[in-house]
Amino acid sequence: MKEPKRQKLAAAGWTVGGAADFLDLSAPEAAFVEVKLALSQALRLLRTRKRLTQGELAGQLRSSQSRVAKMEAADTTVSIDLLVRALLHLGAKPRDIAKAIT
Amino acid sequence: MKEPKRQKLAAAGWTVGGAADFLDLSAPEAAFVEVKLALSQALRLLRTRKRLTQGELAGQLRSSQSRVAKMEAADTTVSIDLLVRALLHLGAKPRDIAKAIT
DNA sequence: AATGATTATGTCAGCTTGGACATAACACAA
DNA sequence: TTGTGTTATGTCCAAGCTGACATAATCATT
Repeated sequence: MKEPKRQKLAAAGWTVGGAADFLDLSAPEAAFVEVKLALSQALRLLRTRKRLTQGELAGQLRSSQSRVAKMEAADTTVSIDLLVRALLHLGAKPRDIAKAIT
Repeated sequence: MKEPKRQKLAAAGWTVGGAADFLDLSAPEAAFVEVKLALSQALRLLRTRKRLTQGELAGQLRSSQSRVAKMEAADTTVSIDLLVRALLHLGAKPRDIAKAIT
């Protein structure tokens, strides 16, 4: 977002922009959450396409429903490793992971 | 690899194939190490292109030379999170990460 | 070969993440 | 509304990861 527009909206009492602006992240950190968000969204998409509940997927992953929920919410306690593993277990190929990130 | 060929080579005393064959990994696990290896290689490439030593990079990342060495070796104690963070700190964009994985 | 620079490997205390559980919140049909 | 299925959130502690250090191994230059 261009700065003038941001100031205008900020003046109206809004905090504008993505997670980077709000949490005041450095560029690399912002890119990191961007990647994580992309993967979490890909996971939810793949799961719902297969018409699985979070609980069912958790069973396949030998994990728990609550953790799957956190994966899809890109919770801070969830690593990219876990997201990648989950995607691969759902049949995604490395190429699909790459596609999701792009 | 096709099984006949593998048997032939195995008979000659060789252990043939990638990490998956050797460590007897499931398909998702094999794909996981594949992704990790791709990222570790991308890291070394990016670092050497910038003519940085492992120690210098470690300084920028507030880590240690030994850990950077492990990152580039795709050591089991290194997470994909750490690799991604390192790449992003070196200026890689999410798109570059995707490219490396593909 | 000897020196200096860089990279590799082993270990460990401390921090982070994972699975599990409980429970709340939501969606939607009866 | 009440019930049923699904998803979200908070907490615990065990398992896994991280930075740091020591030291070994490589490599390049002389």
